[in-house]
Amino acid sequence: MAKKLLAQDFYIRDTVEVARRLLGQVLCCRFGDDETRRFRIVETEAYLGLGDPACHSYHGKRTERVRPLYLDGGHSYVYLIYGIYHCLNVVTGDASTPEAVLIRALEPLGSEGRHRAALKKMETNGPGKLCRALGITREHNGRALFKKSSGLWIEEGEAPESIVPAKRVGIEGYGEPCVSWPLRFYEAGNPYVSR
DNA sequence: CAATTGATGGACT
DNA sequence: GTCCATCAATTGA
Repeated sequence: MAKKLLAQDFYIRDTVEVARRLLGQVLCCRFGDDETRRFRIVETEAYLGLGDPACHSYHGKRTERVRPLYLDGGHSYVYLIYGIYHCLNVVTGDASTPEAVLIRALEPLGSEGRHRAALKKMETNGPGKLCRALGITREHNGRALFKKSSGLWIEEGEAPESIVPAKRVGIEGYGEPCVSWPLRFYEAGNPYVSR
C-alpha cells in the first residue's frame, strides 16, 4: 500500500480545481496507536474566501477560529458545528487566499493495523459523520496533509469517471447569488454521497 | 418535522 | 472582560 502522497503543490492552485481533483483521492488517518484508516473522497464543496458569503473568511474576516484558512494550501481546517459535530476542510491556495474545500463524504476503503475496524459499516456520508468515523476533532486543526507525520494525510487515488456539480448544502441563509453557485462536486452514482 | 448542542464572534460594558 | 444569538448537521418522531 505504498501509494504516493499528494504534494503540497497539489493544493496551491484554484480552489474549485482542487475541489474537483480531490474527488477519488484517498484520505488517510492514523487512528489510535497502531491503525491506519483509508477513505476515498467522493464529495466536496469549495469555499471561495473573500468573495464568498458562505465562507468563514468572507470579506477578509480574520478570527481565531479561521486562522488555518490563512495558511498555505495543504493544511487542514477543522471546526465544530452545532456544538457536536466536526467538519473537515482542506485549505487551498497560498496565504493570501483564505479558501478551502469542505470534505462532505467518503467511501470507506479499509483499515490496517492492530485494531482493524469494521469500516465498511461506518457512516461517512456527511461532513459530521465522516469526522466521527475518522476520529477527527479540533486536535487535527491546522495539520499538514502533505506529511504522513501529521497523522492525517492524502494519497493519490483514481479519479472518478464522472463528476456531478451541484449547489452547496446548508447555506440557504446566505441568500443569492452564492446559494446557487455550483461549488459542490460528487462522484456520479457513488452510494456514499450525502443525502 | 423539532430538538439537540456548545464554541464562536459580534455587541456591548 | 461578559453576554447572547447564531450555526457549512444529525437524530429520532
